[in-house]
Amino acid sequence: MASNKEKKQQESPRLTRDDWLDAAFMAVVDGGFDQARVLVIADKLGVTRGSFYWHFSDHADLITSLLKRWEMREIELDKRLQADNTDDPQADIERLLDAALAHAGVDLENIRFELALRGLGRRSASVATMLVGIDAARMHLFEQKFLRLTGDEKTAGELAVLFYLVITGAHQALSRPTSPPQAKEFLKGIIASYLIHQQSRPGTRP
Amino acid sequence: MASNKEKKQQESPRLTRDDWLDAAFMAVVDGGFDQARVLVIADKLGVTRGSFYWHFSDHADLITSLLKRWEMREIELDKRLQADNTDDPQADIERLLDAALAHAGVDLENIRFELALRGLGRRSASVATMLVGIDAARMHLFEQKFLRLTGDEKTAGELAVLFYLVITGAHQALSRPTSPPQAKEFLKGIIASYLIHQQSRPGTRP
DNA sequence: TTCGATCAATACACTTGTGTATTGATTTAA
DNA sequence: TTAAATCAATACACAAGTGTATTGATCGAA
Repeated sequence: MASNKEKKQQESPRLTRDDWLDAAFMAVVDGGFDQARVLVIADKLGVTRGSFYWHFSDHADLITSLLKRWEMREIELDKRLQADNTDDPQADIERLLDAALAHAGVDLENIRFELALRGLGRRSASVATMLVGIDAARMHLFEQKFLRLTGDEKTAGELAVLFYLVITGAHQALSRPTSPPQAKEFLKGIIASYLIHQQSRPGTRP
Repeated sequence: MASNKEKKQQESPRLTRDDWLDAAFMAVVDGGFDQARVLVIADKLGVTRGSFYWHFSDHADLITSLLKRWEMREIELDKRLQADNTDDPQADIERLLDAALAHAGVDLENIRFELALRGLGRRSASVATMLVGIDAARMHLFEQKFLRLTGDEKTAGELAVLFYLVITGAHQALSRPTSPPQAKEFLKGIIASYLIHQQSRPGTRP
């Protein structure tokens, strides 16, 4: 078996820094950060490491760039979701749930990347700090959404915590290679039923 | 800096296979399976690799033994929890929640090990299969407990799913080095309030 | 067209990790 | 006490990974 240098090579023989980041992202998705080695990624891109050390100063440069890019995109996503409010708070949270599980359409890759990232955060203080920031932003987002639904700050806070836990758990469940395609809809149904539909604003109850 | 060969050495200069498994366990807890290297563990134990290759045939032997030991202990724990029924199903589930978060007292180590294991399961088919088995057993346990609480199979199944998701999410949250000590009680309170106390058997409602 | 800038390949030195074979030291039991 | 069994150290070969320095190829603009 030769190295898999088919796709990228013939369409654009020269690589950009972003091409390397994309390949590194997929390497993390497949094998975690420990498996995102320069040599392996180079082979996957169909080049030697000579290219890598032109685009990056060293391996740490690759990883930190990858993390920064992920963080920026997460912050962007958070902004979009923050602004995504209609006059139907229940539907808003359902879309939020959808985004949290489907993760803006890119699905499994992002979920697996984030799980690997949380693994890294368990042994890197700087990564842990970044994740704390991202989680705080998400938590704030959840609280706002649930406040519009329930009208009560305490309940909204508790539901936001539950929502966070449930989403994180669902990520684990959905990240398995054996996870069936309908699993996402199944989980969404249960989560929506217990955490969203049962929790409408007191005055709005039928 | 010399290698840290203080504790174990003076109290028992000869090592057993289990000593190596314990050290490997801690290595996984600290750095994941990719960091559980023979050389590193040997150094942590204060010996050279000469000892390792007497107790184990190779690195794979160490890992598979570690996984089998974990699996056996999980099955044992499942049996104990299965038999832990009183006439108060609500209290039973609260103890279950306690066990799931405190993980039989060993706490953080087990949680972090399992998270690392799930990471490994994302790239090893055999590990994934093992985890599917463990999860199925846990799911069955949850369903039984909730059936005793609600008396309704459908509701019990849904609550079991939610319970599984929430527990898994809580493991992520609690696995952080920065997670405060009171976090566990905080999460337990919210989970119990929404998933256990609100869901009593219809005929039993006050 | 040609010349500098950009990107990739190659060769080298170094580190870290595995695994084997052999030797050495300590228990344990006869 | 001695001899075998048990455990650990050492030395070697090998593979895989990083990083540097140099050379080679190709693209773009003057």
